[in-house]
Amino acid sequence: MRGKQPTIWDIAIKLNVSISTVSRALRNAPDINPETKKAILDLAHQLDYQPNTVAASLRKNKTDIIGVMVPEFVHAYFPNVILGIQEVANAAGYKVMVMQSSESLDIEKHNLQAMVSSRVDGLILAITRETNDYDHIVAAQRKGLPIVFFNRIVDELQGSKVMVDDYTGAFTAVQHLIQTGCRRIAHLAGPENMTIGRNRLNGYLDALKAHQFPLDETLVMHCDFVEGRARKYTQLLLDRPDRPDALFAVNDPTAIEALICIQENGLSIPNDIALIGFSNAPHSTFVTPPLTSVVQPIHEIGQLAAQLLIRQITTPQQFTPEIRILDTTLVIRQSTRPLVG
Amino acid sequence: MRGKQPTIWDIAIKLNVSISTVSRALRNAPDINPETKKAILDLAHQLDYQPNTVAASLRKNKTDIIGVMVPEFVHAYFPNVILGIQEVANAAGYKVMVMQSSESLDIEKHNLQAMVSSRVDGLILAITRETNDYDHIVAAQRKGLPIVFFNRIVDELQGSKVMVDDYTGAFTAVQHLIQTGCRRIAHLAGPENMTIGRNRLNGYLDALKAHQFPLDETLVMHCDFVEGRARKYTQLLLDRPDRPDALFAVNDPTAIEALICIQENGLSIPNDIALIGFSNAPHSTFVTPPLTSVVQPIHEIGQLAAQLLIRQITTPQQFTPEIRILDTTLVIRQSTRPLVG
DNA sequence: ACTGTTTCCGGCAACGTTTCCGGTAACGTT
DNA sequence: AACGTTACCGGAAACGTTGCCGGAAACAGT
Repeated sequence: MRGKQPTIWDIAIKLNVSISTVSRALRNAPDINPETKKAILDLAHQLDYQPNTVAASLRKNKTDIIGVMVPEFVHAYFPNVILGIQEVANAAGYKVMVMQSSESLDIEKHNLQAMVSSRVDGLILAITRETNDYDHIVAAQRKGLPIVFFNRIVDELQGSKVMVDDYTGAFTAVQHLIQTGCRRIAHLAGPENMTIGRNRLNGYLDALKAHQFPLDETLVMHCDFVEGRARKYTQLLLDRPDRPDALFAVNDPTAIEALICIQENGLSIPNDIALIGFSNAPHSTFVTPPLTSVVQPIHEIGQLAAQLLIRQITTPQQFTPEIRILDTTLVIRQSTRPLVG
Repeated sequence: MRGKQPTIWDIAIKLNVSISTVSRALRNAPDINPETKKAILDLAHQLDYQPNTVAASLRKNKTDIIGVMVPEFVHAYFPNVILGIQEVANAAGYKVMVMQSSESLDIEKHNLQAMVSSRVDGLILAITRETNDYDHIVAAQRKGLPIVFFNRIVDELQGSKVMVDDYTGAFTAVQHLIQTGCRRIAHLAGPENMTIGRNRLNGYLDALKAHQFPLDETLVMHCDFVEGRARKYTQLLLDRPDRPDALFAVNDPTAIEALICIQENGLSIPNDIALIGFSNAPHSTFVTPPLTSVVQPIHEIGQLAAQLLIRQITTPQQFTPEIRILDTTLVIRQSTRPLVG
C-alpha cells in the first residue's frame, strides 16, 4: 500500500482540534460535543478515511483477528465450518485469517508461528494427520494464545474442543449395514491417535460385537486420510477371496475413493458392496449412487467453535475448557441396501 | 493474546546491548559482530521470542499480507486457486488473508474496507455476481492498493487480470457437441456483464454460427451463478416440445445442477441429452456419468495472480497492468456422446 | 603521530493509534 | 462571590519495532 493514507492527524489539523478529539469522535466515545463529532465524522467520510488498524492493534494490544488453521480446504467439510466461523466472528467484530497446513506438520508449525507473530487474538485449529508431537501448540498456549480445537481432536492437548458424537454415529451406521443384511463389514479407518479415528473405529467394533459378529481385524484398513490410500486398500479388500459385502468409511472423501474403486472393478453398489461415509460433504449426494452418510452439523461446528473462542478471549478470567459434542444423524441414500420388513 | 510476550527490549536488557543491536541481529543486518549476534539469537530462541509483526508493520508501513477475496469457497474452484496463491505468496514471505463475500455486494464492500484498514499490501479479487458498481474498488485502488482480478473480470475495472480463454474454450466445447451429433444445443449462461459470462456465450454463439446452426435465443438461459436457478431453467428446457439434445453449462456447479435435474426426469445422459461443464471441479469426475468439461489450469491461475501482484507490490514504479490469458483444454468424459468415425 | 577507513554499536525519532490525566470554560448552587 | 460540577477538549506517553545518524574503538597506511 503505497499512497499516503489520511490519518487522524490530517483530520485534526484541518479542523483545528486535537488528535485525541478525533480519536474520540471516531470510536464514538462519550466525552465529545455532538457538533464537533459530526464535523469530524463528515470530514473523515469526505477524505475516505480508513483507520489504521495495525496502529490501533499495537496500542490496544489486540488485533481483533481470529486465526483459523485447517489441514486443507479443497474438500467441502472445512470450507463449510469456516463459513460458520466467519459468520459469528464477523458479527462479533472479528476478522478471520485462514491458513492451511496442507497436512504437513512443518507448515503447521510455520503457520502457527506466523499466527502468534501476527498476534491473532485466538485460534481455531484442526491439526494435521501427521501432527504427533504437540510442543509447538502447547508453547503457543503458554504464551496466552486461546485455542479451540475441532475435528482433529487429541487427548494430549487441553483447551476447548468441539466434536461430534463419532462413536454413536459410527455405531448407528454399522448397525444399519447389519440390519440391511450385510455380513462382512470392513472399515476404512482414520488415524488412531485422534479421537475422530478412534471413536469411529470403536463404534464400528462395538456395533459388530453387539450383534455377535466375529471380529476380523484384517477388515480394518488404516487409510488415515492420506489421499489415494483408500483406493488402494479397497482394491486389496476386493481381491480377497472372502471379499467384504460392506464398507464403512471414516469420512466422505475416503468413501468416494472406495466408490470409484468398487465401480472400476465392475461391482455394483449396494448389491455387491454397500457403502457408508461420514461427514456428508455436499457432493456425496451427486455421486451415483448417492452416498448413505453420517451427517454432522458442519456449519454449527464452526459457529460453536467461534463462540467458545470469543468467550475465552473476552472473559479469560472465568475460562475453563469446554468440550462440546454435537449429534450426528444417519442419512440413508442409495449406497446401502433397503431395509427389509 | 493475554500473557506478556518477550520483546526486543527484554533481550537487550538481559544482554546489556541496545535494542538496535537486537533488532539488527534478528533481521540479520550486516553491521553486527557474529558473536553478539549469536548470543542474541540464542537468547531469543531460549525465550521463544516471536517478533511482533504488528509493530514492525506499523513502522515499515508494510504488512507482508496479501488479501484474497472470493465470492465463496465451498465449491472446489476457488479453494484450488487459493492454494496456488498461498504457494507463491508464502515462498515470497507473504502471509495470505482470505475472506469471502458470499456473493453479496455489501459484504464485499465491508470486507474491502477491512482489508484496507488492515493495510494489506495487495489484494487478489474475484468480485460478486451482484457487483455492478465499482466505486469501492476504484477508491481502494486510488488509495494505492494494488489489486489483481481473476475469474470474475469486468471491463470497467483496470488493473492486472488473469483469466482463461473462455471464448475458445466455449467454442471448442460446443463444436464437440455438434461433431458428436447434437442438433439443439442450449446454454446455461453466466452474467453478461462479466467477460466470463460474455465470452463463453460468444464462444457458444460463434460455434453455432460457424456450423450454420440457426440461432434460437430462447435456448440461452441466464443462470448467472445463482444456486438453484440452473435446475429450474433446465426443467423449463426439458418441458419444451422442442427439447434440446445438449446443454453447455457456464461452469461445473451449474452443470451438476442440470445433471441432477435431467436424471430426475428419467432422461439419459448423453443419449437423450449431452452435457458439458466448465472449470473441472474435481468432483465432476465423481458424478455419473463423469462430466465432459472445459478444464482450466486452476492452480496456475492462483500462482500467476500472486506473481503479478507481488511484482506490482515490490516494483510499483515500473508497473503497467498486465492481462494474462491462460489456455483451456476440453476433457472428454462420458456425459457427451462418442465421436463417430 | 597524523589522518582515513572499517567495524561495531547506541541514541532517537518515527509509524498511527489509544487512553490516562489534566485543564479550561461555562454553568448552577450555596 | 466563592465553590463544585459538568461538558468538552489537549498534551503526552505509551505500544514494539525499524532505520538513520553519528560515535567510539581498532586498525591500517603515510
